[in-house]
Amino acid sequence: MPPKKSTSAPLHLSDTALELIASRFRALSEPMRLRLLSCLMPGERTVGQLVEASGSGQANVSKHLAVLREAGMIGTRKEGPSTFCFIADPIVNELCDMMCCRLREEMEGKARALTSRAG
Amino acid sequence: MPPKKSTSAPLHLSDTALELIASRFRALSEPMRLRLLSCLMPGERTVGQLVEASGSGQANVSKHLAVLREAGMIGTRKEGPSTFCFIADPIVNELCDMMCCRLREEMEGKARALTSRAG
DNA sequence: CATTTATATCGTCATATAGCGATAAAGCAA
DNA sequence: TTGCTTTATCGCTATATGACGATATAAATG
Repeated sequence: MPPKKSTSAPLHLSDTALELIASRFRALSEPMRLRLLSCLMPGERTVGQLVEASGSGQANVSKHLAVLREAGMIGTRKEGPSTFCFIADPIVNELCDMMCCRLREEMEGKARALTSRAG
Repeated sequence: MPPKKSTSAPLHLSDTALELIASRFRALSEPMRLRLLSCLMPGERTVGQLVEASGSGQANVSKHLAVLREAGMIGTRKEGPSTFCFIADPIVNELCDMMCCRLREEMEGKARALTSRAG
């Protein structure tokens, strides 16, 4: 292994690896990007359709799509004047499903706590 | 590669839900927080131990731990003057493992592409 | 070539936050 | 009480980035 400099951490993950992992999670850390991914889950959509569905501006949607594309989470293909976007990494569905399930569990737990015996 | 059919449910998520999911991913979007979680994976650690292991300042570590605690990913317990931290949500391990595996696959793919015949 | 459509990029502003030093708060020892 | 340890919080600066408007690029159309 190259003389990879580690701060002093007894970790198996290098600084570079942590940066890469963090950047992937960062791509999923904005509601607008999650909304775009949600719109893409049933199948591919054009940028224009995403603009309409998301209710945001075209420039903003384009920039968020660029972030998702750089993170490797979506792919694009051009067809005539339009650009179709599609989820390119199945990890997106898994990650979001996991997070949704976990949140639902927590919400239901809190709801029970509130409805059962609200002090 | 053509777009892949999703097996996910046609989830239409509210703004509140998207915000919640995004905030969870945002907690994982910083290398320092991932490092702290990595330090906690073998077992609980005090804040001081995490400060030493992470190589960052005490104030910074404390703030990052607060973010992780608010996201429900770690828990804390006080023992004397020390605060012990531990991973409170098993989803952390799953998410990080998934992301690591995916990144390793991509890296190896790119490495092969570079070593095979770099024009 | 000019125009329309579809998308990307740029400039700017406002906000969020990472990192740092100083300090406060809480517990323990003498 | 004082002093030490441990952790949390405050104030600050620098940077990153989301949202928006304007503009640029590219393809299709007339």
